[in-house]
Amino acid sequence: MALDKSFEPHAVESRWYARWESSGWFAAQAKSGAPPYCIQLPPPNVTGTLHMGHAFQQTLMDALIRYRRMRGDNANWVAGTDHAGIATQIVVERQLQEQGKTRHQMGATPAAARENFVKRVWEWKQESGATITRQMRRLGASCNWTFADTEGQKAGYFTMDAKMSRAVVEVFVKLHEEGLIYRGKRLVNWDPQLGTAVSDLEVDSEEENGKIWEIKYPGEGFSLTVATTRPETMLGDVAVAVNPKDERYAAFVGKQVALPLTGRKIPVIADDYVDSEFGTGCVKITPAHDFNDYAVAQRHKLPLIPILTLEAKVTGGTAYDGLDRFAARKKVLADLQEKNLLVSEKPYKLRVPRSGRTGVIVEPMLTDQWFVKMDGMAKSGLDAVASGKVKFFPEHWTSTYNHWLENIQDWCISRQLWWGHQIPAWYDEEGKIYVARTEEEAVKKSGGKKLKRDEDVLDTWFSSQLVPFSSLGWPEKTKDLDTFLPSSVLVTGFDIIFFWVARMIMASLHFTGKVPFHHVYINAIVRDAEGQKMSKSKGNTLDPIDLIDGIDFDSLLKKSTAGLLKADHQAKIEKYVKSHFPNGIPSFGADALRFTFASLANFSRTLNFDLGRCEGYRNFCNKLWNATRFVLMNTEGRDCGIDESKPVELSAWDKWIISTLQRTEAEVEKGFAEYRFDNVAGAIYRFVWDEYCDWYLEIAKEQLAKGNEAEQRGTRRTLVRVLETSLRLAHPIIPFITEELWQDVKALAGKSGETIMLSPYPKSQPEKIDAAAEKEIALAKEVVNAARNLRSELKVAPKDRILFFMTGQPTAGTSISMTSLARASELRVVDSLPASDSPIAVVGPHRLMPHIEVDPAAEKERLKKEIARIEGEIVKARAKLGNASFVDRAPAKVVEQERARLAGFEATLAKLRPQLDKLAARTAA
RNA sequence: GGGUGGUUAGCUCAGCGGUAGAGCACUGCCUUCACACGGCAGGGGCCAUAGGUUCGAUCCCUAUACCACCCACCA
Repeated sequence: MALDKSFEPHAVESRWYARWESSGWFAAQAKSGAPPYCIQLPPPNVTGTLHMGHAFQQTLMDALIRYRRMRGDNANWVAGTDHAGIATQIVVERQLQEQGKTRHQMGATPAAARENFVKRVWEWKQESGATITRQMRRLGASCNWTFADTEGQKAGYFTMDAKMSRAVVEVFVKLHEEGLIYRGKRLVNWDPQLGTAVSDLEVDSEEENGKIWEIKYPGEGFSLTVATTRPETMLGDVAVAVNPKDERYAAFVGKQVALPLTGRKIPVIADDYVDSEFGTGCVKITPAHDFNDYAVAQRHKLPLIPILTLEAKVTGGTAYDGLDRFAARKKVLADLQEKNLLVSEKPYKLRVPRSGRTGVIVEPMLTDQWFVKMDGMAKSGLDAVASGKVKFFPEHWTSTYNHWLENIQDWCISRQLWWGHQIPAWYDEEGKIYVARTEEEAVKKSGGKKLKRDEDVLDTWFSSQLVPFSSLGWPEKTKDLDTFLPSSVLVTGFDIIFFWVARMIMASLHFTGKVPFHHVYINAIVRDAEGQKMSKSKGNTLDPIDLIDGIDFDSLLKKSTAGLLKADHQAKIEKYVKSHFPNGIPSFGADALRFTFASLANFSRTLNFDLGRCEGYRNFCNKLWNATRFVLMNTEGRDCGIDESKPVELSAWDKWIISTLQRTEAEVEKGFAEYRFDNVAGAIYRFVWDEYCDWYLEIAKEQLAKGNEAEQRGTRRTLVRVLETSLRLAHPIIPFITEELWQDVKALAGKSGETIMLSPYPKSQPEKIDAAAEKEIALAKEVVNAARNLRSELKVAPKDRILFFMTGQPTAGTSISMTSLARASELRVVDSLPASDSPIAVVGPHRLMPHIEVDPAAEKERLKKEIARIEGEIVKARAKLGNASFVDRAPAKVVEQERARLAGFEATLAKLRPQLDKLAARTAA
């Protein structure tokens, strides 16, 4: 079959993915004795779309899984999607909002509203749930889609499907039985917009410009001035605290002050928490709405006075009741001002805690919540990494992990949401708690009482942390659990080391006694080409699908600015798009995108995505395509010496490319073992382009044209075999193009099989490393390079063939490359070079001279420059060798190398100098 | 306040105790029968700064500067 002149990815990609999947080739190949290799996909949000971060990490996972599958491992890439409690609920609530509705208006009773809302979310999930898995398919991800696929949608598990939910309940009940889950009234981070508690991790504190106020609290015969950034919370103050060592205030400790605006009397207390140096040295204590104050109040047995409702409106029987917290602040300040109690107002930079999801300011709120005790599990989590059972790549992430676990707080797992796993706890009328797997079981436990179920749901991460074993069938004792737990490697971003990685390690150890995975590869964060974070508001996001398919400028602009209403913002984004993508984005294809990701996957923590490189790797795909085209043109229908029925003769160049291939294979193997995908991609790139295409194919042309039959067979066999192996070698990174080309090449190379993805992965064969051939070709390349350099400097037109004189007997490898690559009309071997003004190159044992008329003046200049360069090198080398301590202490090998270098330079110089003298004498005369 | 990573060619990044590398960009020549998404040749770097270890440092150590990011309760 004749190939097109250039590689067009589209048709190839869709055709092959469908074939791979429908053939069941992604499923784990349960061969007897094959070592298991398992990767758990970090389950994407079921209603999400693929972004660059996904595409990056999935490319790496796919490369690993394809590599191990080809190596014959029992490879299983377990996939699934996450119900993503808060995120998904927000999306659906926004849809309702557009219709002017809230979730509470979804039914006549609260229960009906909830039921209808949850139904609505399920519908949305059915609708949009396929998007991200479809996009993953575009990328070529060879997930085992039918594994743990209880919903029959070929998307793996869903964290809220029946099987996964059962594991969640089981874990909750067990932890409760063990006393590791408890319920209690605690101060928690509260998102007033969502109306739910969130965990510490879901709160982001950033420095913002705010104000700090000083307020006077009058006492009997004295007054204290406190500093605060949140004046409205004074309504809930229960004390003013000073440092016990602060002499300024020692006399007032134990006395009372009147809380302004309410007149309530509160004590002055002494506590170490107060820093005398900061502000006035007096701190108002609001235990119901501040974590520090809460701790102080506990120490001093002070009451808690909540003054905010769950919607963050003032309550508690003051004149401020019903005001929003920010409105209350304004009024409190105005009233203080009026009463002359406001001492000062200054600008102040403070860290504002905001909810990660909604961005609203989080309010510490005293509520009933469920918690998981973390200290014991944290200890085993630390041990697992310290003992090396779990290893981080790059290693330095270990300290981040350790630091968090060493300072871990109990985990608030209850969320006041409707979308998620409802907590399996029931209450009787007295409020007694019954935790059970089912309502029947709870009723039984209670002795037949009428019970009401806890309305809260669990934090999404509570179910995600179980994935490594729940996806394998736990709590059943399944064969899959035996085989695939621990999985081999987890590939994920550093941003979820705490949320997910650490919790999986703890949960897995606790419930299965095994670590969830052996290796954790922390991938870099994808940034734009300038190293800026990709974000919608900057307009610098890239859609991986656009990189695969291409997108024109107008569509890209429309997409980038869609939904952003502010005009100045829109202008900013337009500017960005115009300056970066004036012509839109061309179609690169999935292979090029994947190759780019692999090439940029070093151990640094950021990946600056460079379109230029993506284009370069698209060119690489095209190069591979055309190299194959060339090979097919020269081998199809001809004897490639595969059956070995006829004699086959291999040249030094043939042996050299085979030898180099072995080294490349070894490099690739090392790269995969170390998760250095950049090295894998680099090795493949250099071998295919620099060695195979730039050198070997060119030589092959000559060998095919001039060789005898056995030599031609040898060349054809080498061409085909090396190409076929290269395709297999590259398949894990660029699966589509390699599959397509392999179909045409396999038979010529004597291979069979339906698909490249199940063909064996190339393994370096040390016996095929041929040092002699490598040495011979290294010299041949040097001679060719010298000849090309001479031609270029002498401005010989590329098409012109010229005669070269050379001293020393050339090898066959050198001879053939001179007449082909250096376009010599003839390589004439002489004992001494003829007298000429022509420049001479010294290469190893040879001296090389083109037979050509040269301009003596120009040649003189060239010689002078060259001599100066060599003299410089000689000075450096002599100095080094003249240094006694270098000769004495440096390894003999290094000294020897230096001597050889010097000798080489001196020999060259000895040839060049007379040459220059001669020219100088002539031009002078 | 604590911690982590980075600083190498115009840009994005490799390298790493013993002659500085790649891709893109740039310059010159070439529409040569696989490929102009190409070929050949070339220009461009006191490897952030200052000390130290070493026969020898871009590489190891110690400081400093700058840039990122993470963690932390100073009102």
